[in-house]
Amino acid sequence: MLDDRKLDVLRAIVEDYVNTQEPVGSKTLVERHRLGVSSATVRNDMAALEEDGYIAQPHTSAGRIPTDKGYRLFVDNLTRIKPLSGAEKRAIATFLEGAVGLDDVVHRSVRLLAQLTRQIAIVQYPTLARSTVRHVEIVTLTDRRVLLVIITSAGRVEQRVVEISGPLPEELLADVRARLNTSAVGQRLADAANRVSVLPESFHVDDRPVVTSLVAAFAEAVADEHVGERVAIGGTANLVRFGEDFESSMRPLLEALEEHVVLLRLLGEATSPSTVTVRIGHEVDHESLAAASVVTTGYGPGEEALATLGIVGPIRMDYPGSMAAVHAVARYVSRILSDA
Amino acid sequence: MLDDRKLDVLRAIVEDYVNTQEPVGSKTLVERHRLGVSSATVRNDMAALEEDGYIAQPHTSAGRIPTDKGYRLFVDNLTRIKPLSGAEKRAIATFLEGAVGLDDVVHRSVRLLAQLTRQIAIVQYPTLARSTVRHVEIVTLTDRRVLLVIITSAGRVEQRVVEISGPLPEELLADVRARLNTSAVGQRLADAANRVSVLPESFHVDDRPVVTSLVAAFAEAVADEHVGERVAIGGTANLVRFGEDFESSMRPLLEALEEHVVLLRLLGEATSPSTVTVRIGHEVDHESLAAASVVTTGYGPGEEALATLGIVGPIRMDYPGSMAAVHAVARYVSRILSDA
DNA sequence: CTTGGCACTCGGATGCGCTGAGTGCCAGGG
DNA sequence: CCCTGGCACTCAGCGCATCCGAGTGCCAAG
Repeated sequence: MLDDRKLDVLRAIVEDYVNTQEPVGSKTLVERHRLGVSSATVRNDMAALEEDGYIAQPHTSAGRIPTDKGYRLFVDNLTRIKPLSGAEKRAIATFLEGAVGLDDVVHRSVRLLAQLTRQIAIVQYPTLARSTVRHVEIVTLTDRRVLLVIITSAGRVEQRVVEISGPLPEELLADVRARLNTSAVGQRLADAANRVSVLPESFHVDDRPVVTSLVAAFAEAVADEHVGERVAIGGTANLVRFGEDFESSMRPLLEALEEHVVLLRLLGEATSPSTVTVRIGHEVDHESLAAASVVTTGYGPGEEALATLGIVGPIRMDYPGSMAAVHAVARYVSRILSDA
Repeated sequence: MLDDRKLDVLRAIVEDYVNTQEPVGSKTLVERHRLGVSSATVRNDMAALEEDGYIAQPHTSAGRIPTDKGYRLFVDNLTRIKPLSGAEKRAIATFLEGAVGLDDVVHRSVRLLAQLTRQIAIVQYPTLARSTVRHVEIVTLTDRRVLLVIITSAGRVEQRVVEISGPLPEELLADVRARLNTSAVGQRLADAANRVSVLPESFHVDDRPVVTSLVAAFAEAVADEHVGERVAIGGTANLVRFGEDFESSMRPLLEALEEHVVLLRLLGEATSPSTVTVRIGHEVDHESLAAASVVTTGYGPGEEALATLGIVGPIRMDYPGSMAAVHAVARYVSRILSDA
């Protein structure tokens, strides 16, 4: 059904359309690409491609534009991730190298991705659930308030102010701190919460209320999805290049992008750092983003993915380029994280 | 020169223009407002106002729109901050009440401000420089790496990974931790850095390198402006309502908003929580924002302002409403912070 | 000083015809 | 059987002329 030349034509259409943003006709196509056949032949191929739903005409007597299905075929079969230039690689390396702390790494990654792809970039903070506890600290603030600080293996610091029923003597504090650490350090967060939950029993009856509050706060800090799954977003300026009709298309998009819950759904399940996921148009399960595509991949120290990062852009985007950038940034960030 | 009626006319023009976004003419003006005079009279007043530079016509035979100078007069003399509705007040209170930790407070404030004003909201994190040290913690990560955590009075946690030349024995660590805390706790950050800087001398010669690294990291964490002055931004979705011509006006605006340095300049010097600062059009000292206005105020526990928050919007904005919202949110945030 | 009246301006909406890129189809040739 | 040049047809976008009405400035009378 689809011989090689038809696939070539489809590829040419996608590439041209992504460049020019305009429907591409048979004549301009043969002019710009060395297809080796006449425009009439291309027209026939186009008719076939349209028949099969890979391309469409916005209106009669206009050029063709790729459909979602067409892009899908293009991404799956007609392109390999194109390697970044040396300059780009160096830019990534030096830009990320200077990062201080997890927050900084995430923010730099977002800006980097946005600049490289000229799309909207989204980076999820390393998920708490998969990382382990590195240290637990308790700090007295006032008589009735202590600050609980949890440091995770991803370098992330989670903090909670805890109200307690009465003053916490120094010795008890030291004891609780020590036991919390013995139980929790090295454990995955979920496991740590479990192990810690039995701690109050081992304390003197008088001390249990305080310890219980602390343990509860620990569990809450560790379990809380909303706090636990944060995302950074950047490159919103690039949004302007997306839509010409903007009351209809940009508004909901911008609104969606402010909802971090939506962003998390967009990023989806973390995949291994070596695979790049592409969702095109309707494949993105969010109505107001039906006119957008999402390119994501997982990242994290080692091979397992702690979190996801990626970009959102118009369906007509440079997929090979975006995929390459996402892939590269994920790799560099992963490396930085495993160093830290 | 400007009698009361002329001022009434100016006020009416500003209000109408803000509502309708269209140049307002003499006839529609007398229809919509009870000015008690005929359109011809209003026309004469308008001519006078234009003469003095408070209003202008986009083109001959069109209505008038306020100039920056006109808005300035309006804001200064023709309006008082209008009180928020009870419902709005309650919304603010409940929305901010549920916040957990400083990060959460800041993020909630941004969203709240954006929703209330339907503009772009900016909230600066409490500046480190003005807050004091509450606690310093040192955590061993590996033989050659420790994590330095500084908790400030504003509830903010600053962290730095420090490379050290060799392993740090437990007793030394405890000693350093204790002395760091004695020197720094309760001090303003800048002072703390100074006092801490002499610490290495009091240690045994062998231990000094390690202590010096830690002290340096402390100073860096405290001094670093870029890390120290962070801002959160939200409500970018409202940007769509700003400009009809958007390649020219929105693009630079969005770009400026991504530059946190620019945002900090926009927010400007923190003012007392009781005064609301309004900068209109050209008064905003950033070229790409010449078509925007900024409404800001300071906030912080107690009377002194730790940081600034505010909104950015089109010059034609509802100043009384925006000022009220900014004022109210700042007050509530301040209260929350002094509780925490 | 205010007001009704009047002539004038001009941006924006409406309507119309032309143009050219693009299409589908067909008959002839390798 | 597939490719190709040719041809008639379509139609979005443009340039241009026209019209409309909100808005203005000015003036003479109250």
